[in-house]
Amino acid sequence: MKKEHKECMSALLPVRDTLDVIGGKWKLLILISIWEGNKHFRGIERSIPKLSTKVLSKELKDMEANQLITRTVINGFPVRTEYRHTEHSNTLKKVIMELQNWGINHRKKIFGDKSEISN
Amino acid sequence: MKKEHKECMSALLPVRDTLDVIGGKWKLLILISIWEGNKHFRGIERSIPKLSTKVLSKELKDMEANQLITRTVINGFPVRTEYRHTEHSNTLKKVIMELQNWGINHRKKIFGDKSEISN
DNA sequence: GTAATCAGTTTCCTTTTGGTAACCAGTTAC
DNA sequence: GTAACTGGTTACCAAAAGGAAACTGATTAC
Repeated sequence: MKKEHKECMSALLPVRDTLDVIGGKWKLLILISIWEGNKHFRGIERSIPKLSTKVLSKELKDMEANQLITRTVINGFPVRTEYRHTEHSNTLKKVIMELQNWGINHRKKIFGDKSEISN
Repeated sequence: MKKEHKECMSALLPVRDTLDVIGGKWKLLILISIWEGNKHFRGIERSIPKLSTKVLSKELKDMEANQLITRTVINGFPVRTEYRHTEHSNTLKKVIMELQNWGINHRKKIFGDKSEISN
């Protein structure tokens, strides 16, 4: 029993790392926008309603530091910046699917479980 | 390609649900403490350093609403409350393992990947 | 009466987060 | 020169989250 607990505890740091990367309101939305093909700052900004310039800027930096996206400056008129998703970001898709499946079942459990309401 | 995008978008709500349930600083720590066998408010509080009474109270309510734990009041001296994990909470273990695995690999990628530094 | 314990709640205050909008830099067009 | 577009940064203010400590209420013991 104590062993199980210690295994859980050792899971905590990596789990936190993952949640830092995909948690928050915007990170997944931004990643999806880039996966979808949006490459430029203003384009990404416009594709996500209610997302402000300031927050997008911060999130993109975080995501670049986490190697989920790359940032390339292209000189020309006007200077453009290209954001692209990385191979590493693709490894998130499996995690996202797991989170999605649990979320769907959880919602059923919380809202759709009629067997418990038969009082 | 547009299909892939729409699939991602439909994943968003369930993923958010899941992140709401396990995200944040304390929820997993509290769940682990209860999995470990801590049953009482003060016991859980003492088992997690830096966790305040106020936040624990709020988190326990959230977790009860999400059916991850049950709360039972036991009259006696003094009145005691028992928190226990549910069967439903056990379904999180698989999700946590996935998050852990991705976190471990991610950390390797970010900090331990020497093959890229050979410039 | 006082004291102590459990399980929280409430209050006050600080820190963090987030939004809005102005602003800067570089370049092209007029 | 001005305007317009890009990709952001900075400053200011409001909302939300979080910590510390006091407080409630029930009960038992003295």
